Formats: sequence, structure tokens, C-alpha cells
Amino acid sequence: MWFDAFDTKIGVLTVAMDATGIRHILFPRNKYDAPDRDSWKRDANALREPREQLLAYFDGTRTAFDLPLAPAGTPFQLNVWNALAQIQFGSTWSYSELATRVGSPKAVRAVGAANGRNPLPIVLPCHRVIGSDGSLTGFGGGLPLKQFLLEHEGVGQARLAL
Amino acid sequence: MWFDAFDTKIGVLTVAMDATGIRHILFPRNKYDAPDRDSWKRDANALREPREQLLAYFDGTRTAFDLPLAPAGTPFQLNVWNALAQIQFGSTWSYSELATRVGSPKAVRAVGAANGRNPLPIVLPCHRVIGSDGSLTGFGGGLPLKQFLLEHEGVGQARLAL
DNA sequence: GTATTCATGTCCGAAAACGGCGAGTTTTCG
DNA sequence: CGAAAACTCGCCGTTTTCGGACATGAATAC
Repeated sequence: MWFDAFDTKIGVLTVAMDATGIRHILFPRNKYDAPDRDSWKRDANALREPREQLLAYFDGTRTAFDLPLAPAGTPFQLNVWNALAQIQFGSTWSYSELATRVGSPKAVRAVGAANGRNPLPIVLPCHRVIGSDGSLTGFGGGLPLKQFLLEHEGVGQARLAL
Repeated sequence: MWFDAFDTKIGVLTVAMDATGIRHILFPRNKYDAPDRDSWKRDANALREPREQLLAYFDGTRTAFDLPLAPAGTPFQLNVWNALAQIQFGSTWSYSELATRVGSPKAVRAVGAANGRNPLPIVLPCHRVIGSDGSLTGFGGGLPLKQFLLEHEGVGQARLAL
């Protein structure tokens, strides 16, 4: 597994991948860290494309990603994460909508939990999922970061607490 | 992982190894089978040495093995299996003695369980461990096979049931 | 003698707890 | 009166916890 770490507006991002695709994107303060992180080898060259696309995202010159993704999870989690990729830049879904798209309209809380385990934040935009009443309700990197990302994408009406 | 299968007095033995050493020895009727067995590749040449030593054992021309071993298990299990290698051809230990040798004199049942998970039977002679009253008490390949192996090694006094 | 109890590591199944929710109902204050 | 918090309960995948069962044997309790 190769990784690189680089500075952005929101702090140092760590990205890890192998031959299959990107496996982890870690915030400075990450709740679910990768267990085998100390065996990774730094390789800025292998991570060039992901790094440039992420930097372009923060520059505001990119609104969608085109990268090989390889997140690891249960079948249900993979379904949820796949659906995330369909939420476009600047728009939001409620957890309920996301649950419906996955085919389990009633599994709202389960979808929330899966969302919380998203190993590829930003690229898989879990920050674009908010409560059905417009509240932000939760984010692995902290709610302020979620709000920052949404504002960066031009979403104004979402509010931190109701 | 490479494997080979060949006929012996006690039926077809399947032996599997990788670059590290031998990982599995399977009886025809094996309680704990290997999960990834269908991805193994047959390679009689790689398994030549293990096969010849095992055949020599059944011929009666060999009483000890000299092979690279690589069984997979918990630390406790590895300790138990390492200790097994010290029981000489033709002699037996009780589960209690084995537990003492491992440094956990009271973990007799745990030793029994670990013994039952031995992935390299015959080479790691779990059949040489019997009840402290001389009863055979159990064997993954079936008690008759355990008795056959012990008789083959000249151990006469062990009895099937008490 | 015979039955019961306990010690020990691991696995397995069952059961319970736990969430980045949401809809419906009740309380709380102007 | 209302609108907005606060509370309750159902939903469901995942994680954690718990209780037995084992390839046993020694020590008590009758």
C-alpha cells in the first residue's frame, strides 16, 4: 500500500492506495483510522493524480473526481458508498433519500452508520448527506468541516443546529 | 500455495505449502478443512521432500521429520504445536504434561482444544498426546487412526476406551 | 467409588447494544 | 394559538458481549 500526505485548506490529507485503487483518505483528526497504517510506503509519484484532483477541488477548479476507487466494506456499505458517488457537487440528499436509493427505504439508521464509515471522504461525498430537516447531524471530521465543505460547494441553507 | 496429494497406508494425504513452509496436512476425512483450498495449485515437484519423508514414515524407515513448517494459529496454539515437536517417536505425553511444558499447567482443556486444531498432523505428532489415564480421548482423523499410528510406533498399552 | 466443580484459550451462535435517522406526539413559551 | 424544541418509538446493519462447548484433569463432596 502506497500513501502520500499533503497540506490543504482543511489540513493535512493522507491518501492511500494499492494496485486496485484508492483505499483510504484520512483527515488529520480521523475517528476510524487504518489499522495497518505503519506498514504503508510513501510514494508521492503513485499518488500524483489523486493529489492533484483533490487540490483542484479545494481550489474550486474541479467539481467531480475521476479516480480508481477501492474502498473495503460489507456489501451493504459498498452499496451505500456507490450511491454516494451520484450526489452531485453543490446538492444534498437526506439520509432517507439515500436509503431509498439503496433499496432499503427503512434502513435509515443503518445508512447513517455506513455513511459514517466511509473510508474515502470528499471523493465519496458523504458530507452531502444531511438530515431531512436540513440539519447537518454528523460528520467524521467534525461538523464545522462538513459545513465548510458544503459552503465551499455553494450550499447555503444547511444549518449547524436547529 | 502449492499442494500435492498421494496415497498412503491410511488413505490419501493432502499436503500444502508456500515459500515459508508446510501449512496444511489433510486427512481424507478432515474436520477442520482449509477454507481457500480450491485456489491451491498442484505441484508435485515442490512437495517432493515432504512426500518422501511421509512415505518413509509409513514404511517404517523414518522416525523424525526435517521439514520447514509454517502452521498458522494464535500465539497460544503455536506454543502448543511447537511443544508437540518434542514428543519423540514411540513415546506419549498426557494433555497435562503438554500443558505444563507450555507454561500453563492449568490450561489443560485449552491445550486439548489447540491440539485438536493442529494443522500438521503426523509431522506435529498430536497423536502422541493421550489422556493421563492412558485413554486415547480424541483425534481429528478418528480414534482408530490414532490407535493405528501409535501401534505403528510401537506403543502398545494405550487403549481405546476405559 | 461416583458426581460436581473449576481452571483455560478459542470458536461459534445468539442476543443485545449502538448508531451521522425520521415521523409522530407532547411540551414549552411567547 | 402557533412554532419550535423535546421526547418516544420503530427501523436495520454492524459491533460488542455473553454463554456454551471442547480431544482434560485435579480437587472436593457425598
